[in-house]
Amino acid sequence: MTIETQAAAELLKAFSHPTRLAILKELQAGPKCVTDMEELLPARQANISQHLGVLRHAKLVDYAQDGALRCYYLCRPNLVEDMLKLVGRDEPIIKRSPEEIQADKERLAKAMMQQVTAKEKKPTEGASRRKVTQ
Amino acid sequence: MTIETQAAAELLKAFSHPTRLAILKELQAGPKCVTDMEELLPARQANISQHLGVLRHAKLVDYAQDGALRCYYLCRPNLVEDMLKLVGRDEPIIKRSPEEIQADKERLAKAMMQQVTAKEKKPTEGASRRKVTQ
DNA sequence: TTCGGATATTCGATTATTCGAATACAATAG
DNA sequence: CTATTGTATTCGAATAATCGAATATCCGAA
Repeated sequence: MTIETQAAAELLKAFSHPTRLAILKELQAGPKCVTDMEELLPARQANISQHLGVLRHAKLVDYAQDGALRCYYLCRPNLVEDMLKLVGRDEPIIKRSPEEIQADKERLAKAMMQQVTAKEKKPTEGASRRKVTQ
Repeated sequence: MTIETQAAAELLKAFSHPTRLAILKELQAGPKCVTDMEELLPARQANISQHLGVLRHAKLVDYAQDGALRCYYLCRPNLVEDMLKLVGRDEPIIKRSPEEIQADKERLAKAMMQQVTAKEKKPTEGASRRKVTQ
């Protein structure tokens, strides 16, 4: 489990709340302060502020102070845009047959075997000790 | 808060755990059964099974039964691939000055104003009534 | 049929997330 | 200064996520 994986999971956690997604969507249209968002979202001021804290911590938003107001904006707009696009997309869900899977596993096993024999001259017992149902 | 936003947040929640990300990464290389993953991940069998349950519920993986084994595979491989790429990417974090933000808000306000005056005859109720800080 | 290996589920304890209420803080006007 | 408005933080309760241990199930072999 690498550090990058942990970081990626944390980033995704910041995204994975409906109110936070809604905030990000609003900010795509332009910078807004908390009061603006209060009118646009079904959430109270404190709660919006809390979610903004999470987004700020994840470095997805930042703010510029304008008098008493804090104008929030996306500080990684492309990441946010691509993420919102991605989760909105609907890829057809594929169903694979046991035979396809089997073929895939064999192909993978063969590739591994080749890699092993290329390095060492000894054809070692590979990763999958599965018997092949033919 | 739309239904799609809720669905998107749920999907993201399924992604947002390091072990689940690691599972998805492993499955990118090819189908695997739980025992295979046990060797590759720092997690116990029951826990991996639990995470696979979450991923299955999110329609990110499915399995094909092969005897006593269940061969798991990605059932939306492109979504997974793009997601893993996206969270791995590092976009530079931008910092915007109050002046830029101000300009942006004015531009947005102007666009809204124009939209309103253009529709003047059709009272399609709905937009915001925010005052613009000048 | 029983056995053993592979996987799933249930249970309970621990920790994390979420929300509203209340409060604190910060900037500006008067 | 005080009052007001905008925003953040703290606190506590409710809910949800997470994990390991134990157990259940499912399948193929003997």
